[in-house]
Amino acid sequence: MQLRNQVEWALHCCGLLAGLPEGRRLSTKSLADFHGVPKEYLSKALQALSTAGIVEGSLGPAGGYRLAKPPSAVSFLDIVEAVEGRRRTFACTEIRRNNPCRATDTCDMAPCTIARVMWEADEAWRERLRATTLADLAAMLGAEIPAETLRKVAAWVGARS
Amino acid sequence: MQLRNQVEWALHCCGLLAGLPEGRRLSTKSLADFHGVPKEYLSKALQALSTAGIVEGSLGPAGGYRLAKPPSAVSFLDIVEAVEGRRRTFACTEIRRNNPCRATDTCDMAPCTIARVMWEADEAWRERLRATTLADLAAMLGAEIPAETLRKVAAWVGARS
DNA sequence: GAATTAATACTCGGATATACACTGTCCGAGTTCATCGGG
DNA sequence: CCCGATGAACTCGGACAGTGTATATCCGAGTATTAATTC
Repeated sequence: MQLRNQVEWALHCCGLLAGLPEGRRLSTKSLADFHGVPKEYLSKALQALSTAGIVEGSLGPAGGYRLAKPPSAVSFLDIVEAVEGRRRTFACTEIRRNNPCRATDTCDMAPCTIARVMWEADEAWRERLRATTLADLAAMLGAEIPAETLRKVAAWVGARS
Repeated sequence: MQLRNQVEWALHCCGLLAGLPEGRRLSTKSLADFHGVPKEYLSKALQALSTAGIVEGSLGPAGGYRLAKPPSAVSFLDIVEAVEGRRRTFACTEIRRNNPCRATDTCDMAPCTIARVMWEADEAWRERLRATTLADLAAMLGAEIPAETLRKVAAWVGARS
C-alpha cells in the first residue's frame, strides 16, 4: 500500500513548473535531467497530468510542458489523483454477503460499517491534500532553500526553456 | 495504491471476535466459512494479528483465536498496521539530491518539503483510524444489523466455539 | 527577398520486458485434547 | 478405576505457483519549429 514513484516525480515536476516564467516551457528531457529520473517513464506521469488538465504540453522543438492553471488552483490532491487514479484506498468486496446467517432477502442496505470508517479515513487524507496548493509549495520552498541555490535553478531553467 | 484484501478480512474477523462470549474461541476454519474466504490465506492475516498482539491463538482441537485485549483497546489502525505494515503511504526517494544546481556540500537538511505535506496527510488518515475502536464498531453493528440476524449469528458462533 | 521544401526536435501512444507484491494453495511439524486399551 | 498410548483436530510456518501491477525501455507516428533551398 504505497503510492507510486511517479507521484513523487509528478509533484516535484509541478513544483518546478510553478516557478517557471510566464510563457516558458520545460521539455520532458529537461525535467528528467533535473530530477535524475528516466525520461521515457517520467513522460507517462506528465501525460497523466496533461490528461487531467493540470499541465499542457506542446509539440515540436521548443515544445514542452507548463502549468495549465495558476499554481494556487492546483492542489496536491489533483496531482496525486491524476497520476494514481481516483480509486479509494480501501476496497469493500462486500464479504458480509457471504454471512451464512444473513437473510437472503436483505435488500442492499447502507454501505458496510467497516467500509464507512475506512472511507472516512480516506476522506481525511484527501482533505489534507486538497488543502495545500502549488502556490503554498512554492512559498515553502522559497523559505527553505538557500538563495544561492534558487538563483542557480532559475539560471538553469532559463537556459533550457 | 490500495489496501490488501486481507485488511478487510482482518477487520471483519476482529468485529466478529469482539462479540465472542468470554473464554470462547473461533477457529480459522470457522472464520473463513463465515466470511466465505479461503482458510489458508485468511490464516496469514490472523497470524499477523497474532504477532501484533491483537488476537491470541491456541493450538489443538477446540483451539482458535480470540481477542488478546478488550475491544475498546484495539483501534482500526492497530489492525490495519498489523496486516499492512507500518510503512508510510508516501515514500520519499530524495530525488532533490539529483538536482544539478544543488550545492554538493549541503548537509542533509529537514525532510523534503513535498514529503512533509504527504506525510501530514498520512498522519490525518492514521489519526482517523486511531479514533475508532472495535468497541465502537460493535456498537455500530448492533445498531445497524437486524435483531433477527444478530440472534442467528450468536447461535452460529455458539455452536462453533 | 519571399515562398516552398527539407530537416530537426519534440510529444504522444502503443508494444514489450522485467521485477516484485498480492493472492491463493499445499504440506509438514508441532501442540493439545479426546479416546482407547492395558494394568 | 487409573494411567499411558494412540489418534484426531487444530495452529503455525515455510515453500511454491499464478496473476496482476509497477517500473522501465524502445520505437514509430504525428506535429511544430527551424533551416535550407529554390524562384
